[in-house]
Amino acid sequence: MAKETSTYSISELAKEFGVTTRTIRHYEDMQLLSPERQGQKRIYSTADRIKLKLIVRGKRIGLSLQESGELIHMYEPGRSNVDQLERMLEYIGTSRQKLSQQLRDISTMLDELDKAETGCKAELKTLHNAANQE
Amino acid sequence: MAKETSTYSISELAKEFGVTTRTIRHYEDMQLLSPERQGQKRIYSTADRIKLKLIVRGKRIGLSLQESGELIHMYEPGRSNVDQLERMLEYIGTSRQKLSQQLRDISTMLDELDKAETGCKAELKTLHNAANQE
DNA sequence: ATTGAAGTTTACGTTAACGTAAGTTATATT
DNA sequence: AATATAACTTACGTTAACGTAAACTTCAAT
Repeated sequence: MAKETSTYSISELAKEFGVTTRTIRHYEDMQLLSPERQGQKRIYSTADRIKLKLIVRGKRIGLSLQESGELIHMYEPGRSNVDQLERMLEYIGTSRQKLSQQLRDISTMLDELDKAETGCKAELKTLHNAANQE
Repeated sequence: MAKETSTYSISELAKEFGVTTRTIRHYEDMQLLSPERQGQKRIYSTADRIKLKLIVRGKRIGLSLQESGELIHMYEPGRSNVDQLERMLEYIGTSRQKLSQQLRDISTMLDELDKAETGCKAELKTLHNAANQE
């Protein structure tokens, strides 16, 4: 197994995830990323890349940067004492509840879209027939 | 079947959906609602209530008011010409794609939460054993 | 008659999540 | 050596989605 030693420039990551470099720097300002430096230049590790991936995914489902930050924090090392771990379990629990609610909401919406689509198509057929009959 | 004739005051809806009256008025400013009036007072119909429900649900899954507005607009009457209907079908399609992506994202996150939880519990057990052994 | 509760309008304030611009530095290429 | 490219910092600007405050109006109850 080869060790993952790849690094990325800010623009590489920006391109890969479809965001601007400004956005990535912003995430650093918000403490969600903390890349190494070579002089002034930011050097992103594969770990950084994964964090960014989490953030972007989080955004797609409507998480705030704060929330993504908390999730990311969970995946970090683990100077874990019992207290920490228990709070983490609690956090995981409430996160799961929120996400489950979202799943339900989305399913409902998809159902409604299906209905709307069906109705829509029916109407189109009606109009179509009417047109062919005139 | 009794006709639905119920109406609601702004504070009733606010309480039901856990938002402020300011928020509801804001949705009106944004053209998402347009309740009747009795003098100055806003009178909300069951249709208005459903719209509000859609908005609130939309918010939970990270939709902007704009997006919720577009969805709501879809459910409205239907002075529907072919063109309208076809654009609507298209909109339904892209909406479904986004929602499906969200479903995947959320499933992934739930999976990761499961893993995190498992790891967390394992660690707790370890610590627990260590404590009982000293 | 007055007080209180719920409603209204107007308007400025706030937070999150970047956008945008200006000026600087470093590296590589012609 | 000059220029282009990618990076950097600093800082002000912008949009969405309300919050908050101030100053009415209505209506019912004391």
